[in-house]
Amino acid sequence: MKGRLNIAEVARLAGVSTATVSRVLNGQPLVKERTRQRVLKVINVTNYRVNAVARNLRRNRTHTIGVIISNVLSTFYSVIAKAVEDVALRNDYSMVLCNGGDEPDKEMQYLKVLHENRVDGIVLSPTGKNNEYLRALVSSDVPISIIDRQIEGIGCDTVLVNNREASKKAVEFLIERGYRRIGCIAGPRDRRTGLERIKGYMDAHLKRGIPVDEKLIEYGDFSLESGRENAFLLLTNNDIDAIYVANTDMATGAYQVIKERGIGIPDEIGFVMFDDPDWTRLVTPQVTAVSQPVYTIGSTAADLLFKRINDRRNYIDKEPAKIVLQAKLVVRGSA
Amino acid sequence: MKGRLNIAEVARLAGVSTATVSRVLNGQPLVKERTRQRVLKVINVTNYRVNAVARNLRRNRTHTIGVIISNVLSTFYSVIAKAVEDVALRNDYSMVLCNGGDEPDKEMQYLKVLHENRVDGIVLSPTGKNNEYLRALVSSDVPISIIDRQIEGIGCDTVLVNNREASKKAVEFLIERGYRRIGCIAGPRDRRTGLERIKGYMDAHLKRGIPVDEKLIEYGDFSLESGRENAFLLLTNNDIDAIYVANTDMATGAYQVIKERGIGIPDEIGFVMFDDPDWTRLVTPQVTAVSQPVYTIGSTAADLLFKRINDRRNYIDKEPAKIVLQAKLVVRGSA
DNA sequence: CAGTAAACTGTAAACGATTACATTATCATT
DNA sequence: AATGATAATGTAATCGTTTACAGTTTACTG
Repeated sequence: MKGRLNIAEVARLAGVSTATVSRVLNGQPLVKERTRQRVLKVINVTNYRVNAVARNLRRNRTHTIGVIISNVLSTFYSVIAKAVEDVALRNDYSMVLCNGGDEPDKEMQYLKVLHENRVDGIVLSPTGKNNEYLRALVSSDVPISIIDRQIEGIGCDTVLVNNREASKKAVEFLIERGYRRIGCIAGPRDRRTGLERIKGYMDAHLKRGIPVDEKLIEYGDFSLESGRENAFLLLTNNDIDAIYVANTDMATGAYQVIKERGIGIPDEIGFVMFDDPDWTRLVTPQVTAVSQPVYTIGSTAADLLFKRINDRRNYIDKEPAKIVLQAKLVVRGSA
Repeated sequence: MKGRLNIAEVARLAGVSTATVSRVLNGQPLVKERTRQRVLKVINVTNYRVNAVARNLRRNRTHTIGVIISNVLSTFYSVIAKAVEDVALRNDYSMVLCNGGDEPDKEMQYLKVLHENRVDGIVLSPTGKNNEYLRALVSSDVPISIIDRQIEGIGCDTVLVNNREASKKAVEFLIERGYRRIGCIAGPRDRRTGLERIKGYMDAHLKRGIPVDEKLIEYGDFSLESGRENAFLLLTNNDIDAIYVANTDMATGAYQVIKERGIGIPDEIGFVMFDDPDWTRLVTPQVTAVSQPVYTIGSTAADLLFKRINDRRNYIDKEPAKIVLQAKLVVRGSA
């Protein structure tokens, strides 16, 4: 293989022009069958593959979307990634996956990379700190679908979950069961999901006329480790009869601590969590949990994105969609 | 924004040539400070971002690697993905993630897409069915790092785990503890990991002089559902005193069934699994499991890849590396 | 101040495809 | 055989960069 293998080389070998090879590659009808066969043969023999970089440059389209999520390791986001990929595949698109890690700088960096690489669209679970750049992206015509957070004054389709109401229901359920001192391991106040779930916790108390004791709320960062630490704090300093944890990872940590201390669920302490990973059904008793339609969140966001991508003309300036999906409380034995 | 925003437009606005803008973009030293400032200002004001597609075409390098794994949803592969991404990031590379789903056709399709997009390298957990195409890729100079399976006659770096030995240790442990009729939920025989782990099961029996009863082995497909089905079969038709499951997902399913039937672990049945997901430490008793250095598998494969990418000259034709990492048995309370 | 080296900047040719437009082949019709 | 319509093919511009090379300033030396 001396001369590099490009469309010109294939054309030369087949004794035709580059235009004809291109037409064959793209399945255009205006090629005589005999010629087509000849070209295809050369392609097969040489193992030629079109250079998508050149094609993308010329076409001004990359057939690629970008996805920025916080963390592939969390079940929530890996399901989202899978959902988006499924939709992308169905649309003949590839996907570039980026772990934003909830760090604004990393998010910014990835946004720039995706922009530079001229992806045709982006699915984003945003930190909320790079809104100006997002605006610039949107106004330079890159459609963006946003997950899990609303960003004002920006023309992006948005897919949300009724975090606050679902959270409220979960805590109400605990109150109904007679629990009164409900410890809460909350997410960070500066993240929408964190904030909303805390508000739900308060809503429930308000509705039932039970005063909220601020000491029963500990704020974590959604990580397993912070779940452990805060469970430790709650169990040590307070006399609580139930514990409500605001996401999977912190719940995993908190559950570990409860187990390690040999505290009985639900006799000694009630346990309810937001999110519903596999293990909630493996432990005894099974865990009462708020289950989000995770896959649907991802696929819906991706569907909205492709509507804009495939229908650019009609969708430009179109009112952005805002879809709120419902999370539901699944009652099992832990409270 | 009328005229499109390219390097020529920036050059025009800054009153310089495209070459100069390019030099500024690439941080080359041969630009007078005053000119640099002028160009940077224009770039800032216009929000210009270099078109990486054009750049890649010209440079014949994409600064992107592809990763093909079976399934982002499985912890194993999402950790691999994270590891590879971390390494990529450290090398200033982006990553395209593909779910091969263990289907040869899908794998082939993705290999083609990655090839067409001229990724600079690929990390692959292969099905083993597309070896000819892999060979073609390698010979057209795309470095590939292979995970979890060895492919003969192909110049790829390979990262493996001592599946057979670790599996043997786990089963030996059961035998030592006095278990004699050890049911096994194995992986598919046509996948290397599946086969190796079964061989380990047999090795252990052989070593201890215990005959292998073929009826105690059920072959699944590594999915949760098949774990359930096969656990059901084993528990119904046989009189087993322990159960050994060959991966996370099947173990999850099998564990569910055992719990549902109210069978006591470890009194009524011993339970040991290959892989060590979070939940092994959440259930009571904690599960004895074979723990693989998953992150290291991914990062090692990626490191090898980047060695080749960054050092193309020296590595071409270099003897491919083969690294075997050690999985270890972690003894807890389930057997 | 001329001469020269060094620093800076510009021109234009790649990279590998697509595609508007021009050109040539084919074939039925008269 | 000439005509015209249509099908098939080719030519060359284009997408937005980078970079070899050439050309221009600048700064310094004697």
